[in-house]
Amino acid sequence: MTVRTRFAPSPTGYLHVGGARTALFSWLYARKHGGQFVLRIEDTDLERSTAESVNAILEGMTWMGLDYDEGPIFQTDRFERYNEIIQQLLDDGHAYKCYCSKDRLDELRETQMANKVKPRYDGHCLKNKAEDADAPHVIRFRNPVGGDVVVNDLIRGKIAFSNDELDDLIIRRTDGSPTYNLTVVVDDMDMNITHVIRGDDHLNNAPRQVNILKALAAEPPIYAHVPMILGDDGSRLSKRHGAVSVMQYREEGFLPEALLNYLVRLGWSNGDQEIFSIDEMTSLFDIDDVNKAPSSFNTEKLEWLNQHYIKEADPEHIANLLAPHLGKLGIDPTQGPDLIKVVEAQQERANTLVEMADISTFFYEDYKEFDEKAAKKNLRPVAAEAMKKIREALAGIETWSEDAIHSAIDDVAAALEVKMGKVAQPLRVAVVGRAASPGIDITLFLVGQEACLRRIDRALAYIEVRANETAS
RNA sequence: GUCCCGUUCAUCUAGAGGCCUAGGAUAUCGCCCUUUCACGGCGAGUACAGGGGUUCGACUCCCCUACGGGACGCCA
Repeated sequence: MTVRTRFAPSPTGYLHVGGARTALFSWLYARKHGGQFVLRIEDTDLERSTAESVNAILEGMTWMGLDYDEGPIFQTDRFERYNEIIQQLLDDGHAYKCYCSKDRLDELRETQMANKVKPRYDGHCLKNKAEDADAPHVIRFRNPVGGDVVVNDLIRGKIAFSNDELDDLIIRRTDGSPTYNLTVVVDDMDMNITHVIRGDDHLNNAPRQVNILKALAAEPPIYAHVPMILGDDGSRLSKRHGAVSVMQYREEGFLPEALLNYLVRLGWSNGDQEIFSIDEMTSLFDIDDVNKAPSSFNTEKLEWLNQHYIKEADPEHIANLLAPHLGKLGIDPTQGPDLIKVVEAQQERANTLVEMADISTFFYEDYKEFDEKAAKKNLRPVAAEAMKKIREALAGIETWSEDAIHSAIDDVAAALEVKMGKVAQPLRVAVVGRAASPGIDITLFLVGQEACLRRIDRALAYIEVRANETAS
């Protein structure tokens, strides 16, 4: 048996991390077993499905590298097939027409809730024949009465549901469109899906689907309901928790490999291992090892992984990804030092590409103003002498190189009989405008001789103003 | 309310009856390295929801309670 899994999102929004993880698990499972992975768009809700959402989902899948062997298959293209099955169900007595108004159903629901019972359809139209068979109606699946339905779940084991808890669900709306529980069953059956891996918000749908499958004399697939992802506060993940859209993580400077690695470890583990390449995930992943309990999304750990992958990546690759982020800050990285060199200098210092762009602007343009704290601490009148000396030394360098810069700083420190830090730190603030930067040599080198001298002059002017202020 | 699922450090998790004085990772806090910030190294604190069983022995098995989540749509 060839393993066939699917990811079946409804196009009513962007691809969020919960869906992305489900997709990842399904994808990994198919890849691990040399099977196929199908992408199916569940767009039967004509009102809420949008083309933008379809694009957003496709874009997210592509960015994450979750390629599919079949699809995207759109359910709206398969209405004919669903109707065929519905007719079959009707003919076999497994379904019936229901003419109940929404008002009646709402009322029914309310009374049931008030009586503290589970809201269910009361089978009114099964007992009473309508006078006009062609009047507007929906079609309901006739759920078996009595007995249990057993859902065999790879993650949770056998779960029994009493048929009496289930009601006769609508499989076709008044407008003629089929509903989720019907389409999912027909598709999984037609597409020979062997393993249905999905969020456990679908766990309660499973028994209904098994019943429909039985009515169709079809074998149910193997189910695996993965627990949901919660926000960092333990509540259901929502926009309120920050980025939940996969594409937003890209915008915020995350690498897909970091997100993938983070997601695979959410609810799944392989001993103590934290870092997984795609190949490792593929070979090690197993549904059996997925946890039953829901987990909370923790951005800090994602950031750690992101930093890890930024650190490990090829600088050129990072440079390509970083360029657009610099662009957003109004910087053209082709005008200035080699971006790859900048990346090499910053690689260990950023959690995200956005952060890296932010701490790299001074390589390309003069800072707007000094970081107040850093200036206050380092650009003091006592630093003026060293600053002047170092300016002179730097100005005298003929071939601008890290070595030459290093020697210049060394010499000044030696001449003044102070530690290197006494010279380097004020110099750093003078050149980059803030307290932190990569090593002083590489920083000055990449900033360039001319810009360095210009900025040192600016710092000296700042110190002078300050000295006068203190004096008066 | 009814049904379903779940519960190990703040967070992600290891743990398949004795290996557990419960391990790792992130975060936090120290120390070291150091020209800053990072990186790296070393170290610290923090958890088996509670109560009953079963057993020579329970984080591991069973039951109850509490808490959390999900479902109850002419949404998926």
